[in-house]
Amino acid sequence: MNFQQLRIVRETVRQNFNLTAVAQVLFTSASGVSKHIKDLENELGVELFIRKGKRLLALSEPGKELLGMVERVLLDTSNIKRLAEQYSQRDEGQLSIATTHTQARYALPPVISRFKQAFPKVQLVLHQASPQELVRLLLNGDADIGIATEAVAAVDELVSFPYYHWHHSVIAPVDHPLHQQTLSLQTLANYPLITYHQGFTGRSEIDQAFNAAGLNVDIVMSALDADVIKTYVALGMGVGIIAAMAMENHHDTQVQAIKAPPLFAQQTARIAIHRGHYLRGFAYHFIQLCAADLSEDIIRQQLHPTELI
Amino acid sequence: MNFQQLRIVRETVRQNFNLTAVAQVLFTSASGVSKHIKDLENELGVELFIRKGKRLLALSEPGKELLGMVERVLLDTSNIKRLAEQYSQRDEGQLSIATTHTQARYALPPVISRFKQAFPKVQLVLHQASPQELVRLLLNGDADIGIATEAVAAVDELVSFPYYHWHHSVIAPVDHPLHQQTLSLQTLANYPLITYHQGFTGRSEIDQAFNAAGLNVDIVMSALDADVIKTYVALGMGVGIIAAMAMENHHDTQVQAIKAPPLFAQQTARIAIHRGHYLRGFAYHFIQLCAADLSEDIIRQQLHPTELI
DNA sequence: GATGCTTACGATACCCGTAAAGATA
DNA sequence: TATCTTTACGGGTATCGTAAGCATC
Repeated sequence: MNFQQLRIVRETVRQNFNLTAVAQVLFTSASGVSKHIKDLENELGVELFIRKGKRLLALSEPGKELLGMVERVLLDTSNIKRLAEQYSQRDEGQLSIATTHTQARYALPPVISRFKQAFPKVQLVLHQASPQELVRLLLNGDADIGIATEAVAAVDELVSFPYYHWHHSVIAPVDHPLHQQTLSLQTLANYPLITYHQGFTGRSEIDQAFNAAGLNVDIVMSALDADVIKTYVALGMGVGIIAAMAMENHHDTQVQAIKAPPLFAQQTARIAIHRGHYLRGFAYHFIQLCAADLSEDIIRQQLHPTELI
Repeated sequence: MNFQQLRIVRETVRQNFNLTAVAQVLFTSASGVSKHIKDLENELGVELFIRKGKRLLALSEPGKELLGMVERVLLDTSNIKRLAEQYSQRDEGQLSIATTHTQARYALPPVISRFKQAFPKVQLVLHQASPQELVRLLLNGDADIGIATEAVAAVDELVSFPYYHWHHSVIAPVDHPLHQQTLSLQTLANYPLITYHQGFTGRSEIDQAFNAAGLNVDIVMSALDADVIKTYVALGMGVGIIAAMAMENHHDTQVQAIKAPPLFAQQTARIAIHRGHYLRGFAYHFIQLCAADLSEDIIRQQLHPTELI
């Protein structure tokens, strides 16, 4: 048994049992992949995969049980490597952050610029992704930190902490009649609406609020990010509902937020980490730049619950 | 990085940084051990050991942190192997039980004979050991199950379950005057005593009881097991204090237990397992033969707390 | 016929152990 | 001096990739 064999087993599942794809992802040959799987199965005396002829179809029962252990081993070895980097190059290395457009565009810029000042040698990788993709990146170990409002709190394998709270704002062209009216869900429902895609930036909360009020709304368009939404609102296609911070500190001349108390429930952007993932020292600093009360100790306690010190 | 390197790191600590000993234990050459350590340190870019000249003295800071991860990796790989055996040879294999003399001699025989009937092909290895040694065997992965009254409950890395409760008995030669007296700590303290070694079979409870009563006692001899104690009690060297089950079902003609309510607090023999250690199916059966209410589900829950099913 | 898996085989790198030299107590 | 660690070096093995053959869709 060796690490390459374990990597291959894990990647075979991730690549839907296509060994050619596995070989490409792991930068090796298909023949080697094939042989490694055979060798491991021989050594363990168990068939890890269900086959149909030569093709692999799925994990066998023992294969399923094994996969969990394999993933733990590989998680630990990646932790070992990061731990070593932490000591060999304390303030150098890579920090990989997976986040949504909203956070990357409106919440993170000040954090990131302060972080870069503190750790100029750390290479920042910003994966922009959907909340679902972001979860996958964290679970695969391809990202150290995930930041999003959606999805992350519901995944057991992730630890997450509140980052900040925010509300949705309603925006309309500067000359729109809504600016003169008292804003309510009812009045809003009279206009065609433009807002986020399903699963993005609190969209579910918006739907729920209208549903609860028994209102049918006409969402003429949905987009991934506030910039796109603002563009189409400016064109007069409808009234926009976007995250409030997407309007702050911006001098949009064509559209304007409607001044009114929030119509939709408070949202919480969260910072998420894969349970058991070893974080470099500067990663803890990054998190503390986001939320000053999240100290390294507090995070570690949640991340590595079995550590007893 | 490979498994052999990790094994060597772990074993180096266990062998007090004597690489020659490491090589012997791992059945390889000292030169290989030396090179593997160098290679790993090079790859990680960190010195894992503190050296004085050529000799290794201790773990460095990163080495200490690394060790925990290394041990998890090796624990998981041994779990992988056992899991594979579980499927490839369901009712064959090895079950390694570490236990004290008292349990091996008086409590386990019926359990073991029933187990052997149920799993004739399983090779039973009975490590007889002191409670401290028993803990080490469990933590090293050299034993699957530990059974003892002492020590195991105090170790965080072990999960333990109550097996059965027992009391100490006072024994004396058949013609001893104590048989006619009312038994109390005071009367007992008038005689020279023979009992277990420190750290064995509830000895600490005995000391504590006399201390609490403000009594000074003359322990003329201490031994590891009840058989030895009984022998010297029969010779008239003193009054014995042994585990009650060491007198049951035995036709000792020269010594006899004194009929009286128990003088010392109740003791609990416990079944202990290393947290995270994968147990074969028959190991769960063994435990259930000891204590019928300890089902596989209940034990698994404690052993692998992170599993979410 | 296109894609995917396996076998054969040669080149390379890796791992191990012996022997000898160098450090340390 | 005895014990321990490291370096040098040779033999063996494992791993990898190319190429070709074969199965599957």
